[in-house]
Amino acid sequence: MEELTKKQKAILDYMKAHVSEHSYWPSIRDIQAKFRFASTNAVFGHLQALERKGVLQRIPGAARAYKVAPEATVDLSETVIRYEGPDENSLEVSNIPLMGSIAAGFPDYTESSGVLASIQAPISEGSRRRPPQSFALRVRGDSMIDANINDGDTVIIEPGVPKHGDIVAALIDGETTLKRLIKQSSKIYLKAENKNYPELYPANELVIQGIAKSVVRPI
Amino acid sequence: MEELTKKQKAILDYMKAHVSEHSYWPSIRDIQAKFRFASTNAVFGHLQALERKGVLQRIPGAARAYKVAPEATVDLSETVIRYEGPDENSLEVSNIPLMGSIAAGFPDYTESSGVLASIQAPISEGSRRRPPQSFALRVRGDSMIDANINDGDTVIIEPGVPKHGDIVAALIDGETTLKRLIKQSSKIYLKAENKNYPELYPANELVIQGIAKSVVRPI
DNA sequence: ATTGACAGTGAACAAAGTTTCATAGAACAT
DNA sequence: ATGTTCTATGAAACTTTGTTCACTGTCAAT
Repeated sequence: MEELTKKQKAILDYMKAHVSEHSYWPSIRDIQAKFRFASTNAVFGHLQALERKGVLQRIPGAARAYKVAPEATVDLSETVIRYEGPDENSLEVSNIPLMGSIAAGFPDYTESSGVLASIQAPISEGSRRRPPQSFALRVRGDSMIDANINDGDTVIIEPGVPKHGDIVAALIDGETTLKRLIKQSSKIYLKAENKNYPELYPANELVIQGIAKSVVRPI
Repeated sequence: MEELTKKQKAILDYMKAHVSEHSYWPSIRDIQAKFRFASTNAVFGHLQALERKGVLQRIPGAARAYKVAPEATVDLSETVIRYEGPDENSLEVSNIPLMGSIAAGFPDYTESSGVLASIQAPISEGSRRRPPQSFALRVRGDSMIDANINDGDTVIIEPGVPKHGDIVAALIDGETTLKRLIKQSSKIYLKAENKNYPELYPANELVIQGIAKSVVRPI
């Protein structure tokens, strides 16, 4: 995953802040004014870049309509293995949005079965401590069946810094995939839990969307 | 606060649901399509009414830009369970409360920690259809392991009339147990899904709390 | 030197979206 | 009977907004 440039990150941050403050997205011209661009096309280019890098989705033709990837860019070289787990005694199944299908790359709610629906929470940083913004992803495919996560299941993802051995939702080539995170001699790998797919995916730069905390399986 | 008419409330609910699902507001034409209006002006009038009644704020001229009054605010960090009933236009929301723990084990596996929390009241009492009052129960014991429901899992229960083969939460001797419901020649049995346990519990009088719809398993 | 990615200007277009105008039936209270 | 409010149609005007095209400059790597 490519890194965001400073300006791209600034624009993305501004957009998120705008949503947080106003409850609706800024227009391209709003962004233009904010950053003192002389042309809307400057913004346009940045938005294209943000979309290409997988952190923003635009809805073509629609005004003030965006989705942001529920990601937290994690620098895995930092060894901050601190995790505040969810309160084990109070599992709240209610506060979990279904973000979409996990191989689909982007939140898309068309297939929501009506069991859990959906919120994409605009990420508002800068606020003080807040609970981790969990979300749910529907699993497609069989790459994790040895971890007892099957096609059609829904996994609950929590943002956070993953440890070795955690099952994580990671953005690979713009697609969200579910893999086990392997740290081996200062290298990072992603591993499918299916003996038919034995390979490790080397991963230098990763966008971790979060750590899989639980599986929801329809009966 | 003036009362909202049914249609006004439906439109407001739809807008909130749209934000929840897509992370951006619907356009007037989106609403028009949803409610099958022949004119955008129908929507326009409703939006004016919503604004006059103080539950919605429009940003004049701006596309897909609204704010909702605090009473009508959708907490974007909170998720809703959506029930899609026959009335498409009135969306109901409710949360799933965690009711307590359930005994999936043998009858002598009793350690009643069965303090059940109170169920949440239905949200919109004025409507005809009410959403099923789902709730969650933590599983204790191993009587359902052959159905892949294990100790520590959480099951989502929905009230309703169970069919043959459904896994139900039933009250037996004052304790909630999880069993598969078997209807055999006009008789009713409850069956543990563990081959080490006796197969059938005859049940003449049953209190069914609901049908297990999904399992949540921590990773 | 040249290529290619990145960042930007400036102008213009077309679609999307909001708003206004004219009109009308139904329900309801005066 | 009569006016008012609510709801709705249908068409049109108008603004906002996303998108495209042509062009310029910078910086780093080939």
